[in-house]
Amino acid sequence: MYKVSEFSNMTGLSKETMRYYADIGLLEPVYIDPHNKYRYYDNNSYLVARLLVYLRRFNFTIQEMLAVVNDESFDNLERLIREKKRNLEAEVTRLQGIIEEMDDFFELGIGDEQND
Amino acid sequence: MYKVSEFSNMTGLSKETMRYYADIGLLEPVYIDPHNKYRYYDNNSYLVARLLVYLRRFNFTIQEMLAVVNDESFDNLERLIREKKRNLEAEVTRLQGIIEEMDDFFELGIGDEQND
DNA sequence: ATTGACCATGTAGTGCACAACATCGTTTAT
DNA sequence: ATAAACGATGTTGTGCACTACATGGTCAAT
Repeated sequence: MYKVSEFSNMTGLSKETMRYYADIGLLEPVYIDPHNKYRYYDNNSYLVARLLVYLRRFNFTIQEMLAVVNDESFDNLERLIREKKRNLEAEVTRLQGIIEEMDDFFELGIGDEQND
Repeated sequence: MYKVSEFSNMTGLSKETMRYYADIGLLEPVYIDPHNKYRYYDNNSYLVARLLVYLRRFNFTIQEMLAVVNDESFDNLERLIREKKRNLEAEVTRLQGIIEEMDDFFELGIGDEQND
């Protein structure tokens, strides 16, 4: 059982982020001391937290992460990641298109030619 | 001389965007009727607006666009676009790295192996 | 007993680039 | 003359995912 600071150091998620994730039901403490309300996390929390760190890097939104953790069997995880991967690939294509437009911009010198 | 609606249709920038750009000094009307405060744009405004539409697509922030238009000679335009291009290329690299991580994730099945 | 580190809660703020809304005056067409 | 369309201004809201701040209780070590 880990207190927030220790758990925060283990996962790389800030204490504030932990509170936020608890509030929205993304990763809730496994135990709350009824006396002082201290929130505790365990090794299973740690596995979930590691998953969330991955998903966050994968550009998952909070809603999407909720969809993952609310599906206890994690059946949809692979499907969602594949979908995200396609999104990222589309984004790469988009950015590459813009990069090409930049090259065109230099070649054609748009915007400063027939001025006035 | 064009009124906002006409100019908006010409440029693809919404009327609200035009007002916003005027407020922050990014693209101000060339003339304001002192009687009714109607704001007018001209052909030179149109060239600037076209440039802004490009820069926006190039992922320029408002601050960066301000830096461009505040440099009357546009001397820094090429330098800034090249810098933006490098940023975009770095972003493409980053996204491709994440895509690879996703593939690793599938191969290694991180996060769901030694559960409990 | 005291002090400093730790924890909790509630609320507000951040950044970006507008979009939306309410309210008012003006122009244009009939 | 009238009514729709257009324009202006000021203010608030949007989305996302936190971050920051103020305040107060609790714990650990001396």
